[in-house]
Amino acid sequence: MPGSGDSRSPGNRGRATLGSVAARAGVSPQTVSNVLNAPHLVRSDTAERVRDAVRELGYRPHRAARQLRTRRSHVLGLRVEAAPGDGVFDRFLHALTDAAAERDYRIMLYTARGDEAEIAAYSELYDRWDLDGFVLTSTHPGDRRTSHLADRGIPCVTFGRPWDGSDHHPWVDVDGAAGTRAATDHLLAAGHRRIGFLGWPAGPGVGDDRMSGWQAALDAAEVPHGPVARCHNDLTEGRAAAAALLDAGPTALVCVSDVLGLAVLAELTERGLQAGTDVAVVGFDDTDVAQMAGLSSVHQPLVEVAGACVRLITRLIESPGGSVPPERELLTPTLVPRASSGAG
Amino acid sequence: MPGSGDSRSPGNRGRATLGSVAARAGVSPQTVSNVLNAPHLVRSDTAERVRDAVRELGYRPHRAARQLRTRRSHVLGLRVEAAPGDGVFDRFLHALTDAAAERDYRIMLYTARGDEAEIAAYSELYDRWDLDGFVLTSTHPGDRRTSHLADRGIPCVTFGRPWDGSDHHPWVDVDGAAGTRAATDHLLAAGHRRIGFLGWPAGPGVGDDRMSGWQAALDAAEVPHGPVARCHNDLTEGRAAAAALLDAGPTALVCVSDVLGLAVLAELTERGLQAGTDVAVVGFDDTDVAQMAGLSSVHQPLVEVAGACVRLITRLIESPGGSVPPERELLTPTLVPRASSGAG
DNA sequence: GTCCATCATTGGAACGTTCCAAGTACCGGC
DNA sequence: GCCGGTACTTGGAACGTTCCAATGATGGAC
Repeated sequence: MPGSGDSRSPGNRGRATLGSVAARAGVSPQTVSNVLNAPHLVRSDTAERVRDAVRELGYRPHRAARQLRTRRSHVLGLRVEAAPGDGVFDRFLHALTDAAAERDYRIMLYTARGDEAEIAAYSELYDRWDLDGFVLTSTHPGDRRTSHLADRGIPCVTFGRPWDGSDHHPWVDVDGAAGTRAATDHLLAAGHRRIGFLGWPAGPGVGDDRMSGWQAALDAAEVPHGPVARCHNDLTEGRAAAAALLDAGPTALVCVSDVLGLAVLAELTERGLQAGTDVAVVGFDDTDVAQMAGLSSVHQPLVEVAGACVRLITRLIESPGGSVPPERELLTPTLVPRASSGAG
Repeated sequence: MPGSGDSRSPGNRGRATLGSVAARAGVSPQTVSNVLNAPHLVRSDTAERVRDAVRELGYRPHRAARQLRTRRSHVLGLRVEAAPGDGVFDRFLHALTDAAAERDYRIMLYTARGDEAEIAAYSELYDRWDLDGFVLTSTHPGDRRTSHLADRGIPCVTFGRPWDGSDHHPWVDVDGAAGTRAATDHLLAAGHRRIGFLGWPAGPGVGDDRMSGWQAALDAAEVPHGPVARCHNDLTEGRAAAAALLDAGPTALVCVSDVLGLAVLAELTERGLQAGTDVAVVGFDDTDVAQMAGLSSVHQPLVEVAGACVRLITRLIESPGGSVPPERELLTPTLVPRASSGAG
C-alpha cells in the first residue's frame, strides 16, 4: 500500500465513491455495494476488508445516485399549513423529523392553498422529486386527498383517522374521547357532580369525538350531563360561551381545546373566581400556554404518534408488492393535572 | 406522427424523459436540455417544436438525475428545534417553504441536540444528501455554526444577526430596537410619561437590542426612564416581575415578548385593573395568543424575512465562484395596536 | 470559389449507484 | 476425472441528466 493513493474522482469535493473504496479494498465496486446492501452474499473476510476501506476513506453512499437507480428517495412529504398553529404542529414536526431520521428518512416540506392545490402538488413531488410518500395531517370529513393518493398507489399515512369511514390507507390517531373521558373521570373522582362541556360546533370529526368521551364518563358514573356550550376555537367567542356556561352553575368544565380552556380561565378571573377551587377546568392539547397558565390539559403522545406514522408508512413503502393491509393505530392521551383542576 | 407512439422506458412509472421528448420532437436529447436550460443556443422554431413535445408528454425533468450530474439538489436544510416554540417558528417555516418554492427550492428538515450535534450533522446532509445550503435560526453570542460552515465553503444564511460581530455570511434580521421604539413612541403619543420595561436577563443579543429601542425613544423625547424588571420568558416569573413593576406605578409597560406581556395582563386582571385604560401594555412577536388576548404587539414581517433569506442564499449558491460579498438585510417590524394599549 | 467565423445541433462520456447475467473457484459424489 | 451444485465475485448496462468537444450548415469577405 504505497502512501495514501486515493483514487478519488475530481469535481466530487474529494468524496469517496464505491469505486475508490473498491480500489482500496482490492475488490469490485459491486462487491462493496453488496457488503452494504446484501452482506449475506459476501465472504466474511472480504466484507471485513471492505468495511475497513469504508472506514478509512469515510465513504458514504451518495443518495442521488442510489435514487436514480432505485427510484427511492427516502424522503417523505409533509404539508405545512398556513392556518395559525394550535401549538401541536410544531411538536409533531419535531417528533416526526426525529422518528424519520431514525429510519434514515427525511422530511421535505411543501405548502398548498387548500386540498385541491395540495392534490395538484402531489404529482410534482412524487414524479419529479421522487418522494416516497406523504404524511397528511388534519384529516376531515370529505377529505379527498387520501383517495386520490390511493388511486395512484402513492403511499401515505394520516395523523387523524378518516372521518368518512374509508379504509384504504394506514392512519394514526389520538383517542380524543379517551382523553376527555380521563379528564371527566378525574373531575368525578374529585367529587364534582355538575360537570359541563365547552366544545366546538357540532359535526363529525375531532370535536364530536372529544365530546363523546365526556358523555361516556358521565353516563358510566350515572351522573347527569352538565351544561354544554359550543363555539369556534377563538378566545373571544370562548369568553361569551364560558359566561353562558358559568351562569348555569357547573362546578367543573371540560373543554375541547386549550384555547377554550383559557377562555374559561379568563372569564373566571373576570368574575373574581378562582380556577381549581371555585370551578375546575380542563383543556385539551397541553400547549405551552396551558402549561404557563396552570391549565390542566390532555396531553397527546406526539412522539409516539410520529413514531407510528413513520413505522406505518415505511412498512408500506418497503413492502415488495405494496399490498400490505393498511394498519391503524389509536393512541391514548394522558391527563396532566394542574392548578386549574385543583392539583399542585 | 402515427398514433401516440410514446417511447417511454419501463420501470419509470410511464414518465417522459429527455429522450422520449427528443424522439417526439425529432431532435437530440441534448437539444431538449438546451431548450430548457440554455434557450439562447437553440433556433426559435426548433425550440417551439420541443416545447410542444414537452407539453404533450407532460415532461418534467427528473431531479435526481440532474442532481447527480450538477451536484445541486435545490434543497435547503432547516433545523427544527425541540424547544417550546414562541409561535414565531411555525409562521417562519411556512413563509420560508413558500419563498423557497417560488425559486424552485425545497426545505428539508433535520433535528439536533445542541449546536455541536448540528455541526456534526452538516457533513451528512451536505455530502450525502447534497443540500445546497442551510438556513439557520436562533443565532446567539458564541455561535460556532456559521464559522464552521464558512470554513468549508458551505452556503448559509441566518435569520438573526451574528452577535459576535463576525461578517462572513449573509444574514436577515428584524430590527428589534426599532420595534420597541415604535411601541414606546406610540405610548408617548398617547400621553404616557411613566413608561416601564419588562425584559429578559441582561446580555448581548435579542433582549438587550429590544430594550435599547425603549431607551432610545424615551431619550429622544427627553422623558425619564420608567421602572425596569428582567426575568426569563416564563409566565410565572413574569407575573412576579410584573407585580414588582406595577408597584412602581408606571402608566405603561413595554414588554420584550408576548409571554411577558400576557404575564402583565394577568397581573393587571388580578388587581382589578383594566389593560389599556389603567395601564397600557405592549408585547412583542404578535403571536396568536396576543391576538386573542387583545394584547398590542410588535409584528415581525416574517414573509419578507423568509423571502430575503431565500434570495440571499440562492444568490450565494448560484454565484459562479461562490465569492460574492455577504449581504445583510435588517427589516423593520410594525406595531399592531390593540385594546391593551387603548386601541380598538 | 475558397476560407473563416458564427450559429445550431449532435454524439459520447460522465455523475455514482444498483440490477442482471455471467463468470470463477471450490467441493463432494460417483 | 468428470459432473453438477454452491458460494462468492465480477463485468456490463442502465437510471436521466448535463458537460465537453466535435460536427454540419450558413453566410459574408476576399
